[in-house]
Amino acid sequence: MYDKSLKMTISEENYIKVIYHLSLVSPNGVNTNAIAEMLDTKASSVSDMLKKLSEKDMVSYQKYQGVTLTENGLLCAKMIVRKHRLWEVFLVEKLNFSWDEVHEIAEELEHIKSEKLVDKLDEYLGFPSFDPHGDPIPNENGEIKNIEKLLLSEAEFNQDYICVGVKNSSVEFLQYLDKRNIFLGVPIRVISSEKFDHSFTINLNSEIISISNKIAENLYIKLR
Amino acid sequence: MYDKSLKMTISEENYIKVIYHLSLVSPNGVNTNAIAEMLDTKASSVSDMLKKLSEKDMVSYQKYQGVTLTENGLLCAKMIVRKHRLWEVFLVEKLNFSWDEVHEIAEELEHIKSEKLVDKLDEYLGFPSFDPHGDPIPNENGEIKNIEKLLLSEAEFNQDYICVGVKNSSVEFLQYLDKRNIFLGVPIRVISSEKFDHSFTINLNSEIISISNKIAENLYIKLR
DNA sequence: AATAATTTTTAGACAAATCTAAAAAAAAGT
DNA sequence: ACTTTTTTTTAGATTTGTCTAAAAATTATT
Repeated sequence: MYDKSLKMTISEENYIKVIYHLSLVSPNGVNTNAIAEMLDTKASSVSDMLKKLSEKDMVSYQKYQGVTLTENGLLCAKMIVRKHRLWEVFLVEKLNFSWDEVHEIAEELEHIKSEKLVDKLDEYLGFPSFDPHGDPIPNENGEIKNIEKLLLSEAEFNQDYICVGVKNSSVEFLQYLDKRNIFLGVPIRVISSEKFDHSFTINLNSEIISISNKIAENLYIKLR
Repeated sequence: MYDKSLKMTISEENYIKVIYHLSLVSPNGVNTNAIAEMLDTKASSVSDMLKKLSEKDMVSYQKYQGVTLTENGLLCAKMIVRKHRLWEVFLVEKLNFSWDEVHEIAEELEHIKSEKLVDKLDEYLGFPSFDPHGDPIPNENGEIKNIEKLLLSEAEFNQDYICVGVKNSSVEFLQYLDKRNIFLGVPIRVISSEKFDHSFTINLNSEIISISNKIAENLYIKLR
């Protein structure tokens, strides 16, 4: 467990979380500007905060060289992500929110401190491994169960897949998926693709429909 | 509904909440020092904040004259109390926390903004009227259902009562009540009182026990 | 390799919420 | 009614997290 005596502010936690998400794409160091953009703030503010997080041993930071999470920072980030995703499950499964409504609320709930609360919530929800968008939920030790998933745009033709996640979880995309009757767990089979616009014709739950390339590049599927 | 466009900081909400609780005892104006003590801060900080809250039309404040909540402030306070108490019910009823553990966590949860979340939580919990300590939960309009309760120390002898609340909800008191098998809903009949130390002999759930005056002055009961 | 463009950091300022110390007002005691 | 005490407010400083503008370092371009 990381050093819990170091109490993190909400702002610090948000930085750690953003660095974590960016690290998954840029494991060799996250750029100041990228962090600033994600947090809707200025690069100068990020510089200041990185100095502070570095002193707390949450990030490893050399001026001008980008930043990576320390062991402390990584575990801290995973605990925030764990809380965020568990609360999302709670909101959808127990309070009947739809999957496009929960991110914003979970952004607040993820900063509630009590570790006992998180673990009891986890138990209450039946130790879920994935959140309502198909993203994995770290367990109490920060371990993440990953599945071999691929983008719908990379699927083989005439294979049986099921939808297991979304790459983009914006409200607009999720609501659009609702309209098209696309949800996690729905069976999908790719029938053909179109040279012209790279759209796809798919068999979705026994209905033949056409989906844009943009959709296909933001839907995760796995073999079933 | 009060002006929701006025976004309140957590600090402002904590002041409003404390002023609300103190107003119940001092309806003609709450003292600066009393607020400072409840919030574990200095009177000078309170003065500054009162100016700010007054500009936001949450309190009515004349220098040196004490402070009262405006209509806005009262509704805001009730919504915070509503959230606090609903989350306490959730923690006890759904996550199996004990009644002495929930106050601290609810202090954080009460600041989560989403109104939809509160109302859905309320529904999920079955629209409870009282929290785990017997305190009333304001409904979505801020209305509070009050019952005629009295302190055990004020009870008549040989009347049938049940325990309906605690006046003091400190961890120590609640844990002591657990040890003495005193909980909400338990039947109580006062048999006698002792001149010497003002202690009471009571029939608690068919057991004859003795309780101190301090306990009797912090337990609410009602006729059954 | 020199210059231009971009990225990042520093320096200085600001708002929010707090503090200490001192001043002002109100309340209490004689 | 006049002190004394208590309460409350003001003034000025501090911390956190932010900003703008300018300087410095890095990267890209010729």
